Amino acid sequence: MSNQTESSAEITPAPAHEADDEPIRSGRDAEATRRALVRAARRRFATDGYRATTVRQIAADAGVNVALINRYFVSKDGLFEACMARTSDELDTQTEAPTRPTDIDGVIDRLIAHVVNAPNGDDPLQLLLLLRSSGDENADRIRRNTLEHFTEKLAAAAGWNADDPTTAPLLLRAQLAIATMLGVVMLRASAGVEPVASAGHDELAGPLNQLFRTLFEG
Amino acid sequence: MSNQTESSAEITPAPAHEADDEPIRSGRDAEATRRALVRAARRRFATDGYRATTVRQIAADAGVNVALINRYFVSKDGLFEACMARTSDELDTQTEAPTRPTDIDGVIDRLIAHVVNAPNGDDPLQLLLLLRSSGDENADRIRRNTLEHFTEKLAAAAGWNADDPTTAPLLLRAQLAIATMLGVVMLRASAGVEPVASAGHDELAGPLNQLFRTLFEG
DNA sequence: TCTCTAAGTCAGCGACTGCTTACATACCCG
DNA sequence: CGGGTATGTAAGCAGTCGCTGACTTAGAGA
Repeated sequence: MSNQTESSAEITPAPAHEADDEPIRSGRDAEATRRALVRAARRRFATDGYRATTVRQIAADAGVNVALINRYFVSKDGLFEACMARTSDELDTQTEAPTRPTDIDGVIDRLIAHVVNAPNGDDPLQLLLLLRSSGDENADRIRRNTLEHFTEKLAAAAGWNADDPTTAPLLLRAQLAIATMLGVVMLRASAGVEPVASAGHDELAGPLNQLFRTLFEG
Repeated sequence: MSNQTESSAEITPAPAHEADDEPIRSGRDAEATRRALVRAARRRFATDGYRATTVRQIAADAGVNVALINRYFVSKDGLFEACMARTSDELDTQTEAPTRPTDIDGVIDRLIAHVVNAPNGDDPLQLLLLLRSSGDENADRIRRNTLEHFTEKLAAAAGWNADDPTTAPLLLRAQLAIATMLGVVMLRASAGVEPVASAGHDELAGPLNQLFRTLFEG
């Protein structure tokens, strides 16, 4: 690799211009443009990281002029913040409160599904956005809040109660589960380490189930 | 954050010019200079990532002229590769073969120690170097090899045998343990998420021990 | 049809990037 | 002491970065 002339696609081969559900971008629609930018940015930021992603790449992926990033999101940081906020929202709605107060089984199943294949159409790589930092204070705050909120939801499903100090250890255990989840996604996607990289749902579900169950019930 | 004028210290406040064991850099010592550069670079790369780290930062941290990076390591990529190789070596010697073929207890203890406080003087953050990519093919190969070698060592301690296919699942389980380890370090150091961020050895050792034991013996 | 505004385009600035080149200095050996 | 080489320094080049301001164009309301 000579100089910093890597141009594009450090790890991933470029998202092929977005083949999502968005109906052909025709004409002038500010809201659609914003959405296209966020979608392209999330992918890039999650896979390549903040600094390695250039606004020109994002704009190209979204099929949009570069200057519009600054028009709609003020700055690259602003766009990153929007991405973080959206990931936060999605994670919140996807992990809606379990039907029963302590329905750890269903939650564990959903966790595993998240690692192997995200419930929405998108890949688990999006989760890695939670580990990326832009150095922007506000975005970092959103990220931390998201992770802590996720922790509490998970812990609650396992019986954690904010008013009952004896259940406090469940918080830490929930975070260990999250750490495992994120670690596995990292090893699979980012590092491509075998054999976990090419392991399917069936191979992963067993050990992960056992692991999570021990964490919450053992 | 205006423009890209962040100069230095995105996440970390700068390593304060290295207060390590290295005896005062006096005069001209190529080997010492090389070591100083690698030490400073490892810290930066591990905490801030490859792209966010500039060669000028590294040189300043090491108290050395920027041009020497190119003299001794050819390029920024070359320096990164040297960092990766050194991390690979350290991890290899630190996790030397257990006394007995299947001495999983001792290995688990060492894993936990790695997460909370690395055995050598350096912080666990160094582990994150294993998750960083520069886009350089060679460095990525070293990284993948290191992780897979680490996997096999860990699995071997749990009874894995390359010649016995029935022990193959232990490889995957060892990698789940590694994923957990890396994930916890991420959450603690990089994201600073509570409560795991400020949890001490005693609070973490229990659940982690239980988790690893389940993974290998359950 | 005309007009006004929102949406999108374009060229380029200043800052910073990794790296090179030409030069200065300290150390070793005869 | 005097060269010769290894080590370190200073200045700057070419390229990329995020971002800006002036511009054009599409589309809805009168």
